[in-house]
Amino acid sequence: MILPCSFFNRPAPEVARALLGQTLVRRLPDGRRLAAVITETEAYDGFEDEASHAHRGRTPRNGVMFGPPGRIYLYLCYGMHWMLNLVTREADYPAAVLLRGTSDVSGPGRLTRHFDLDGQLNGQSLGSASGLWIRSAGSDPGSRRIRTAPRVGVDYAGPQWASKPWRFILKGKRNG
DNA sequence: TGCGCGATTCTC
DNA sequence: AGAATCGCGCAT
Repeated sequence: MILPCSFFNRPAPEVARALLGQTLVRRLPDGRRLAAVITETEAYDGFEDEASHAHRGRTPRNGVMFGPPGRIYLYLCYGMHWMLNLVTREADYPAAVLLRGTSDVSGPGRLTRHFDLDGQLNGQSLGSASGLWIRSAGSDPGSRRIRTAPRVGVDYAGPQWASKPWRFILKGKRNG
């Protein structure tokens, strides 16, 4: 079953955790399909989250984070890597989940390269029209198969936010 | 209008 | 350890 946008209408850490074990599916322009199990995610939630792009308010770049749940937020990092995020929570509340890894790719930049994703899909919704969606596994991986960790590369945020365990990793899946 | 830097990755 | 590489966000 394909996850509906309503699946994303809840706090980002909750969605980040719930996405583990689900399958990311990509329909390429030439019709080919790529699919891989999501193994690593990170949550960014709210204005107060100092690690979030939205912490200093709405800007042209982060505007998609303020959109309705299930939107695709793609931004360029370090001038060369696209980061894939899925918007969570209701409209006007900025929150998103960064996809950091799947069963056959490690790292958010390599993930988007593998799935042929760039700014073209920024702002679109998950689904057939965009050619990107999530297929549900049906069963939830038990908490024993999930570990949490601080988010990567967010030392610029205050210690309270930099140390939050909002990175979620599925154990026992090949990562890379 | 200019400048520092980043939710990274690859090579040396 | 350092480079690659560029748009964004804030300061001027």
